Amino acid sequence: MSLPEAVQYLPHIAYDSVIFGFSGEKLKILLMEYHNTGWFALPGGFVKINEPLDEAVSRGLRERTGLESIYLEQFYTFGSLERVRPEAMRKILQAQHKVVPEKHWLFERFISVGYYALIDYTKVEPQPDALSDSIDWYDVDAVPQLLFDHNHIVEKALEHLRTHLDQKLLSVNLLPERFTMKELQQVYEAILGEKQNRANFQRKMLSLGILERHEKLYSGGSHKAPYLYSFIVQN
Amino acid sequence: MSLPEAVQYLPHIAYDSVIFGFSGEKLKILLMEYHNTGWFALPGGFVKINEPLDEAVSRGLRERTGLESIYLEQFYTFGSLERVRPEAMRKILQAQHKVVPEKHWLFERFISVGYYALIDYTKVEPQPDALSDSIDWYDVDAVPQLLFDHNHIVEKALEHLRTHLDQKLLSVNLLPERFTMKELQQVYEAILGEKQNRANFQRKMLSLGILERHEKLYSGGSHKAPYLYSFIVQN
DNA sequence: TCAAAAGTGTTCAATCTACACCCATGG
DNA sequence: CCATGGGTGTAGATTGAACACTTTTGA
Repeated sequence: MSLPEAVQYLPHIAYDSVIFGFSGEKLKILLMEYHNTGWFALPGGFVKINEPLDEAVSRGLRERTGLESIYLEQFYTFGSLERVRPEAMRKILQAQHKVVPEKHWLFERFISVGYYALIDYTKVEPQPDALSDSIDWYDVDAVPQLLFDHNHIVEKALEHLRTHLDQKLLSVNLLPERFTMKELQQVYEAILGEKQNRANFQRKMLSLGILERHEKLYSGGSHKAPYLYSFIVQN
Repeated sequence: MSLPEAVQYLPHIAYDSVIFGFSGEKLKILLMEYHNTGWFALPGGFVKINEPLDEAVSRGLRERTGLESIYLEQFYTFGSLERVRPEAMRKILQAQHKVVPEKHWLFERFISVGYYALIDYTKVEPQPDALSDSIDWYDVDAVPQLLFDHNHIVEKALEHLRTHLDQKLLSVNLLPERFTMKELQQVYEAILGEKQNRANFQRKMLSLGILERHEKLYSGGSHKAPYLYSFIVQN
């Protein structure tokens, strides 16, 4: 894998993605660690000259997670000057390549479009890219210090996710195709960061009319078997 | 006024602004008409090399409306390929300048960040820029056909404005400093596109705790004088 | 037959909606 | 003293939160 070439990308434009996954208990996000620096950052990328923005983000996610057709939502575009940190970028390149030119397109200012994704944690084997030596899951309530304004970006993503949770059936990709009501509730609780009342949660979800009920799941537990549900995919 | 020079702006990045105003009855937006083409478009602009994105948009608005410190909200970033319409841009330049070079930075692809603003309709004398020969108010429910994807951008802005109306005290800049409850209600009705119940609207607004009541306004009408209100500006 | 988890019912309070009523004002 | 618009009161419906009760399952 080689470094990205300037010529094929739109200059000054990047995207950063906050990739949420659900472990069965906690909400997590994918973070990269750069070679030999101890620095963490969000996975991001650049947009090709003749590539739609949305497609660029999908491509990046595909490369890093191997997943096709995942839920993606754009939430904000970051364009302040505090974002500009050429020295940091220089150190990242230096940590990997002995010779770094005085000028490099990665040292320029970038305006970055923020996206978040919701994916099935269990289906992913995260792939590091050329600049990072590891990529891994971290609890959203224990995110380390990140480069640039990436902590701020994570905050904004979480806020957006929380306030739009009901309207869209966001949880689609955080769970397997079929799931129990308890699992769905755990997803909500992990995202909102607070316990929900079981009985009321069930009623509320069913009243939304977005769930289809299937046969019961005999879990082997010594208790009543729960129904399985799936989301009704509309148009 | 001269054409924008490529060198001072970030390439491939633009913003488009949907500027809402309230006439006392209807919600309106500002649209530009290009010289000798009959084409309409949203007012937009570019970001200088060392300028924060937000500041670039404020600057553009200041130049076009003369207003300082107005409510601005970023709502979406548009990056599809359907946006790219070099022929249209060429015609716009041709309509004004006899000689147009084969290549020009304005013919390149742009990713555009959408913002909307809420301003006091009565305080503005819209200023056309170098490319447009007029800029004027149009009813939101009678927007003409616009260039590029600008009709789509207006749709998105309206949708965002409607769904976030309660949370933020958005109406701040659509009305004069002090206003009656009836005026505020008219703003809401114009934005939401539906009548509100007078009594309940009053209670709801007061319960939000964001309004300060002032002395009564003796309007001269033969009826009870209404109170004046202003928004309480917090932190 | 017991414990645990799932599904459903019930109650009470808070909120929303519609409409009624009274008040201030100028003609 | 009447018409008009503004402010507040109230009954009924709707929604939401808390908690109780019943059912199913394997041990």
